[in-house]
Amino acid sequence: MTAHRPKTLDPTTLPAHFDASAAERRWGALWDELGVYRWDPERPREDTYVVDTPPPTVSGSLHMGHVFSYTHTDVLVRQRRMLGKNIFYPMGWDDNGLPTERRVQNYFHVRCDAALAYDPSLAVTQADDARRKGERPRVVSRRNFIELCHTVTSADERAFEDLFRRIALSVDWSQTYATIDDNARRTAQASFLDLFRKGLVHNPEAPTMWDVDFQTAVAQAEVEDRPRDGAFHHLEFGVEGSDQRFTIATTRPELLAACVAVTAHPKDPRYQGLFGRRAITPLFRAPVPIFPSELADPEKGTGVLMVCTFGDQTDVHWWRSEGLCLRQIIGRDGRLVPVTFGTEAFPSANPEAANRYYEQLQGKTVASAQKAVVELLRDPAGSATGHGPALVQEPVKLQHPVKHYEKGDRPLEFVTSRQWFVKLLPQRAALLARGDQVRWWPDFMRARYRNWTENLGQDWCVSRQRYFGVPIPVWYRVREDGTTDYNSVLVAEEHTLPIDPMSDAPPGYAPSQRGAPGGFVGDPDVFDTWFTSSLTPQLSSRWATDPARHKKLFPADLRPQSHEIIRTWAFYTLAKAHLHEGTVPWHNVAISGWILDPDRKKMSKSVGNVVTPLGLLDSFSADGVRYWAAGARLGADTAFDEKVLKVGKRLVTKLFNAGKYVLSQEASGALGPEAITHELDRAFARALGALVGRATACFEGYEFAHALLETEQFFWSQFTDTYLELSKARARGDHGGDAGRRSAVATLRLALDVLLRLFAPVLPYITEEVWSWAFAEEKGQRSIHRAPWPRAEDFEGVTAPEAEDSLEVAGRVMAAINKRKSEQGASVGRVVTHLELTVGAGLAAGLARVAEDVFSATRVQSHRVLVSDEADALAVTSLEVAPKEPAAEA
RNA sequence: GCGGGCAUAACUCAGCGGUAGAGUGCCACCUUCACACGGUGGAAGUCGCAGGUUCGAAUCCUGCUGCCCGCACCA
Repeated sequence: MTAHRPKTLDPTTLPAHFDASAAERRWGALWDELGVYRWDPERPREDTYVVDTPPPTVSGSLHMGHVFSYTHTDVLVRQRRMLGKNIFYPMGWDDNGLPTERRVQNYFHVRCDAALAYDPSLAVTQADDARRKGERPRVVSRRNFIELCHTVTSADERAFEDLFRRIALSVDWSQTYATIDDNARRTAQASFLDLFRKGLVHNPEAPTMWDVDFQTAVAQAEVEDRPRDGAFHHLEFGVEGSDQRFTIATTRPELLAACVAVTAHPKDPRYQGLFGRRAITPLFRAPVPIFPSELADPEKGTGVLMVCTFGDQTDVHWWRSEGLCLRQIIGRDGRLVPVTFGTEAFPSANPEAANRYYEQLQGKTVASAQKAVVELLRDPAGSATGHGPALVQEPVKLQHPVKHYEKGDRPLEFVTSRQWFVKLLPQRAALLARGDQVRWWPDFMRARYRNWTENLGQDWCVSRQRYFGVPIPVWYRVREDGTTDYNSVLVAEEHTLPIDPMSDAPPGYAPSQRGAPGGFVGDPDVFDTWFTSSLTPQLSSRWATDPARHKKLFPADLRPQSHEIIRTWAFYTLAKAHLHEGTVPWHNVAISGWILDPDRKKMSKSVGNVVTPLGLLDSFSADGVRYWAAGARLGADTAFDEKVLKVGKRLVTKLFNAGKYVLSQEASGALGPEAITHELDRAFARALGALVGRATACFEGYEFAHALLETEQFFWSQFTDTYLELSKARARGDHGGDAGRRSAVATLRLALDVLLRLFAPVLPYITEEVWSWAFAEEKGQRSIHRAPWPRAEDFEGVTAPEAEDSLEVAGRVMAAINKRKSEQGASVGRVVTHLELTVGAGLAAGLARVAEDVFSATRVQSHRVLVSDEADALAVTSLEVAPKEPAAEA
């Protein structure tokens, strides 16, 4: 660092109060101008610290949860930047997906049809209410729809960027991406092609979890259990060729027509005679096989159950393992599709009756079909056995967990359709190992990942029947008879990416061959948004287009995220890096907790307990808000408490005032560490050096909250309350001579310099403000955020104190005197004409080293120290205060 | 059912084997020349419960209770 002449401030040139919002504008502009947060592509990988920033969903609202977790990342990043790291801290926008689709549909009153051709001259405007009600939505092509999505999301992105800039995220704003931009589409499609070539994806026709409202397939990770009211319906089945009968229990009687088998536990004595025979279903009189299965629980229901295609995951399992037939009666819209009994697919002992019953069900939703079928089952004529109604007793109500799409309202159905899957099940062990190769902060979050990965039940379904997403870059050959051969997949060529198979033709085909016999059709589906989001490290590293850059930025160092998306974002990102490059995508995962409302409920939009950040930023300043966020440990859920913001704001003010005081102290000569010669100052410098060590260790362990706590405690109690008061008289020149004064001022400056840098990651604005008054010029570093993190070299040349406890002794004696003054109703500033102290011998010796500072700070004019036998004694035996001074003359 | 986290002063949180801590709030006092967005002092807790290990436990172990979360179950 270049040594400049110390600059002394004239405090009258500074404002009386800190104007936070003006400072926020001023320093934000300077950081941009100086490029303080810019990544330097020339520096080597080992100097670089790469962040895989979470791209926020831009169609969502801004809330304190964003401020909270993004501040955590920023604090870690800023400290590492000060350690000299070349920071790569990009920002992404997650605009791909359903939330944006919904917003665009409403905003422009449009619907998407992937089959339509792109209209380059399409012009739509925001739909007003009349049009919204009156007209049909305008149908637009997928490419047009995507363009509209861009229009809407670019406005949302600005709102997020404004907030993120205001809270001073030290993002390199020249490194931004969106999960639907060209690079993202190219990268996601390249990812698919790589998996395709490696044989890691396939597109079977298979039962898949399906949301009947959004009408799309969904993956296991997007499914959540919700408790739902249901009922056991006891239905009597017959046995083919006998008068035997048995009763199954089901919560889904509406699937009776889809019944393909009956099963019970092989050891269940009640059903021993049935295995290998065929059961006859009520109403539809379908003969279905009865087979034993270990998966049937004799304790549940009646111990015997019907297998349908498909009521749940276990049905899918049995369908596969037993080679059962497929009777899909639930359509993609969640209604019962038309079927005909008496056919090969739907056999019946009485087709006429079966069709008559089924006619009353088809076209109905699952819920109303259930009501209707229960009524039919009450009719004795529908019995499979002739023993009265098939519904043998009234339904027994129960509550049971039912799978729902996380964004949906109605239960998921299993619908057979052709979908693309990434084969993850064979990778389970490898993915568990990858999870152990990254460090989780806090470590217990690893258990969440392990839990999920161990229980992975399905391959990853990555195709979605939606519009605003990345198209799957494949076509299928059309046979000469005009039907599509989905097993004949034509994939895009890498150099043509990104492509849209609905408007681009596959290699070797002419656009005119679309849909023609011998031609091709494009896959109309898009990828699961996680298919793209799981590539965020590769999006920012430009994996698809810039191998040299990718090598410098991948794997990343830090993935910050929240814990509810460990099973999705963290899991899929690990999976992609593993499948593509056989590596981890990052070395560290930092998991932020949740913000809870004062009733300890999670803050969420749906609950309506969300606190929005903008008002709080106005009231408590960005630094104050950051102080609150940085005070929470990683992984710990924290109740939102405005009091903490208030404390942050107070800390900012105190720094402003302390800075003003320190920099306005004058002394002659050089003010480097070698000027620190006085015992009190040396002891203080020693304590400060110890603080630096502790704070640095905290940051190494991702414990920024603890580093802040330690720094704040030291600043407040050791620095402003103790050292600053004890050294005041000497800094003013009241005693100690030039050397004493110089020593005090040098210490004050060292303290301010070091403390500002320790606070800088958390409080970027106030620290920059105070830094700018003198240190920016003196140290030749215009921004504190590029200044080096405090270290041992800052203290080189300071001689060790004679006694380790000099600061503590001085502080204790000062406190004892102040306490006595307070008890006598005198102000701390009152002059003490005579003081008598009784102290232990050790303390007396210690006090002697700092006596002048202590008695000047407490304004003691004369004193006597009595030595007590008690080693640790410290008592003010008598204290006489001077009469109150008359008000200062004008 | 399996797994994880949390439980410390009225509130928000530190402490995680050696005599209970901070800030806020509360009470009293103090215009003290960086700061009343301040200062000084004070009151305030059988550290969820019950056992155990230890010379010594808020801290380690076991069990329990409460709150929160993940996974599974879903006939």
